[in-house]
Amino acid sequence: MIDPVLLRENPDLLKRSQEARGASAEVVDSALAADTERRTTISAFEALRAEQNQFSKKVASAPTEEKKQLVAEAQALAARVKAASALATEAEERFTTVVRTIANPILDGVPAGGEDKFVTLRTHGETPTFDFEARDHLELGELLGAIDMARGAKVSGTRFYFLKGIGARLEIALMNMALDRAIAAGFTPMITPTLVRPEIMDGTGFLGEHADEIYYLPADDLYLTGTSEVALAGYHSDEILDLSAEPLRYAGWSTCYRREAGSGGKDTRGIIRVHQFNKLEMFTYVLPTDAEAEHDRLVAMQEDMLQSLGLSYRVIDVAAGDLGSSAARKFDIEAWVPTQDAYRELTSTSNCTTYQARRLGIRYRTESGKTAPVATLNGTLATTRWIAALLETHQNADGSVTVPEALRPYLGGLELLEPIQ
RNA sequence: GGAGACGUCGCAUAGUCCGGCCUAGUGCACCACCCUGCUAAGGUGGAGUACCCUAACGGGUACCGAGGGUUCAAAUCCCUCCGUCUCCGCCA
Repeated sequence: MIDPVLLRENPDLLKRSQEARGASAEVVDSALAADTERRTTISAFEALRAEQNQFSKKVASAPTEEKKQLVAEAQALAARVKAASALATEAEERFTTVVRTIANPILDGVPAGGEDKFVTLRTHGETPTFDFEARDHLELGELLGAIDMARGAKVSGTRFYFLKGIGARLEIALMNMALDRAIAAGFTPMITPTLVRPEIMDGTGFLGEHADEIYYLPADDLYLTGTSEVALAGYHSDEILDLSAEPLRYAGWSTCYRREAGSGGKDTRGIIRVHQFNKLEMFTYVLPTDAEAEHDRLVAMQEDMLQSLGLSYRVIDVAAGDLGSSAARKFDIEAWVPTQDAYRELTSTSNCTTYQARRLGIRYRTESGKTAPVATLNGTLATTRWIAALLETHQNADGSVTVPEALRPYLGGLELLEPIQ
C-alpha cells in the first residue's frame, strides 16, 4: 500500500508514476476524495461515540427511579451511533479499496512505458558460438538422462517434468552453491511453507492482477506460493523489527508453483517455463534509506553467481509498465540462451520500498520513537531454469557438457557430464 | 476425524461464573529523575498500537487472539473462525 501522507501531500507524483506504468491516474483523485469522506465520517462517529460513553456512565450511576427514563434516551443515542458507525466503516472500506489499486510509486530513473521499454544497464561475457550444430537444453537433457518431459506430462500434465540422475544432482548443486554464497553474505537460510493463508498472499501484492497465476486450494482456503518471497515477507508480518545494527537477510529455499495461465503456447519445450520448480530466493528487510544500496547489493550477488557459472548475461532496468504493483524498481538479469538466440530471464530482483511492509504491518522504530514501515527487497539466487542456460552454454560437439569450475565441488568434483548409452 | 482445556497492556499473572466504581489491577523487565559514595537496594513519575481533530498545547475514538451478535452499556453473555496444549482414533 502507498503512503497515505504521500497521497495527501504529493498526489501529482503518484499520478506521474501511474502514467509511467500505463495505469490509471484518475484513481489518485478518487482516493483523495475517498480520504476526505473517510475522515469526515470518522470524526462524526467518534464525536457521537464520546457522547454515548459519557451517557453510559450517567445511566450506570443513576438512582433506580431515573434509570428507565435515561435508558430510553440512551436507546435513541445508540441508534444514532450505530448509523454513524456504519457510515464510517463504509467510507473506510471504500478508501482502502481505492487506495490499494494505486501501485508503488516508481523510483527516479525507472524507464516509463511497456515491457519493451527496458534499459540495458550492462552486459557481461561474449555470446557463445559453436563450430557444430548446437543442441537445445532439452535435447541435451535427454542425451544426459537429466530431463524427462514425457513422463512428467504422463504423471502430472503439460509443463511438468522429472529431473533425473545428473539433472537432479545439477539442480541440488546449483541450489547448494547459491545457499553457500548467501550464508557467506550473512543471509539466514530458511526452508519455507509453500502453502499460505489468503491474507499473506494478499499482503505481498500477488492477489491483484496476477491472481490467475496462482494455485488455490479451496478445500483449505490456502494458496500455493510461486516464490518463497511470499512466506518470507509474511514471516515478520505485524512485527516491529530492530534494523538499527543491520538488515534482516533471509535465503529461502522452496519449491515454487505457477499456473502460467496467460502463457499458453509460449516456451512449451523444456524446462524454461514450468508449473513447478525450485528456487533459492534472497529476501531482506532494510531501513527505507538503505533500500537502493541493498538492491545493488542483491544484483551484485546474482552477477557473481552467473559469472562463476560462466554464463553471458545482461542486466536490465525493467520498464515501469512491466513492474508488479509492489515493486518501485526491478532489475532482471537475463542470460544468453544459444539456441533461442536470445537473452532469457534468470533472476529478478525487486525493491518494494515500503509498499509491501505497509500492507503486512512490518515496522521499525524511528529515532523519535515512532513506528514506520520498513523496506523489503527480494531477488533470485538460483532456480531450475538456470540449468537450461548452463547446459546450452557449456555443451560440446559430442553432446557432453563441461561443468563450470565453481560448480564442480557441488557435484563431487565432476568435470564433464556425458551422454548416457 | 472425535473429546476437552486455554488465548488479557514486552514477559508473567488478576479480572470472565454474577455485564456498569476496568479509564484493565499487580509483579518483573524498561525509561527519566530523586536518594544512597559501590556490586540482588529504596523512592517518585513515565511508558502500548492504530486512527481522528488541532498551527501548537492538548483532546477524542478503537483495540483484552480475529470477526460478527445481544445490550443504554461487553475483557465479562451468545455465534463463527484462527491458534496453542492434552487425550483418543487414523495415517505415507
